[in-house]
Amino acid sequence: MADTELAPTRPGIYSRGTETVDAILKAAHDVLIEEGAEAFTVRRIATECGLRVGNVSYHFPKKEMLVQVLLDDIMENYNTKLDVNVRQPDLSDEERLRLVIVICLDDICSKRTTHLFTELWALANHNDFIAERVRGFYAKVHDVIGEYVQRINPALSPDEVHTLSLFISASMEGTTPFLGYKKPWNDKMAAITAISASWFIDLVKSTKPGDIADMTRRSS
Amino acid sequence: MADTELAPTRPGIYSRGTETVDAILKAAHDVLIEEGAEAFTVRRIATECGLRVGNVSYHFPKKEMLVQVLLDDIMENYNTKLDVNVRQPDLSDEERLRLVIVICLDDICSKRTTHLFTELWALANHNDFIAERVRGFYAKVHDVIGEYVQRINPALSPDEVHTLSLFISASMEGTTPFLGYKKPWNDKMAAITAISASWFIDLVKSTKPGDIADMTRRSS
DNA sequence: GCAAAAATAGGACGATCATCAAGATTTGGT
DNA sequence: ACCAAATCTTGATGATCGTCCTATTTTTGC
Repeated sequence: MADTELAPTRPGIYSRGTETVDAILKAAHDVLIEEGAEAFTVRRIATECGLRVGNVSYHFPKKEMLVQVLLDDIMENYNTKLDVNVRQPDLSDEERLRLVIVICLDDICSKRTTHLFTELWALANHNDFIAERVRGFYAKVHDVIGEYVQRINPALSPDEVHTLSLFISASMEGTTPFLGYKKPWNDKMAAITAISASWFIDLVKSTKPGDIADMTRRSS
Repeated sequence: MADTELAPTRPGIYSRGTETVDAILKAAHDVLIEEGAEAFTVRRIATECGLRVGNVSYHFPKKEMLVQVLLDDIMENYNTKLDVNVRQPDLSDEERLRLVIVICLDDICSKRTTHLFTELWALANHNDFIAERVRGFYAKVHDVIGEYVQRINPALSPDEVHTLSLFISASMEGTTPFLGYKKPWNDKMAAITAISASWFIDLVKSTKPGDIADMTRRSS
């Protein structure tokens, strides 16, 4: 198991308890997205789900526990959603990569993702637990993208596949603060999505083994 | 003047006062970057610059004033740095665009920028003043990029130039949470920078008028 | 049904927050 | 040198934070 360091376990033994824990987690999730990390207090969360402060403190004796359980919940949710949406049959590898790109950019436009990930990126600066979970999530995203990159262009080395996946993923995530939910250039997201789907696939197809190393060497 | 809404003025009349205000702003800047928005308290800032809480409160009666003056300071600083670095003589438009890309990605790797902008993106979710200043800053970045895009490919319409600039800028900013200062894939920044400089310029040169509209129409 | 365990209510704790008020000190113009 | 204004110290304000403690109520195992 290797749970030596981090093993936030979900409290709640009786059914009433687990229901309450669910309510607390949902409330915490909503407060974080609707009002931001600043408003993310035990009291605000308790109010949000109609509980008393002491009761929330009973289920999560330390606030950090709540943060960790919540984050695990959220990340697991994103991972399964990604899996479910991508594993469509009857699609070519190219169509699958296009689908991943469209799904990611579409998701970025949701209020949930726009707010959540900007908060997480900031929190990750000074919270190792959050940093590690965010890293793990994106590692999985890169793997999913990399799987199709490799199939579309089998000549590429694993390292080249990873670099390309990283580049595509970072480029997409970068739209969050500009073209995300209610962001200044949100109206341009359709065009950016179309460009991304088309150009990233072109990039994957046209990159030849050694290209990245050549470019890196030349520009250093 | 139309200063009805936002006109944060820098306090401090006597030279001693201005020095103190400078010290407060520097301390506030450092606290935000080194310890994040969570630690951004008047008390912490006062300690950082060896002042008493009441004195900081004297110069900035409301914390929001401090935030606004600080942010204006920071954004002005970034804008002038961008101008100074880009306005190099004896360079072709293509070399200038390459320079902007390299400068931006290099800057993203600094602790200051990596931490600062992730914090600002999060704060912008629920603080209109910050959201507006961040928007204004990136609008300027897009203009700088757009100027060279237009010159490299004069056939493109202003809207196409803007979309391309937005795409390039967003792609670069997206590297912040992944390849920025002490981020998980920071060691890949050299390769990503090389890819970006080369690929974005290729895109600008190869895009034909109508291409973006065609792709957008086809994918809707 | 009954005892034990779990869940909840309600209040209190000390710590820290932004802000303020009043007095002491320093500064700049004259 | 003097005075008013600017600056700084000091202490206190009420609000809010996370956490804890003790009853009280609800649920579960038997």
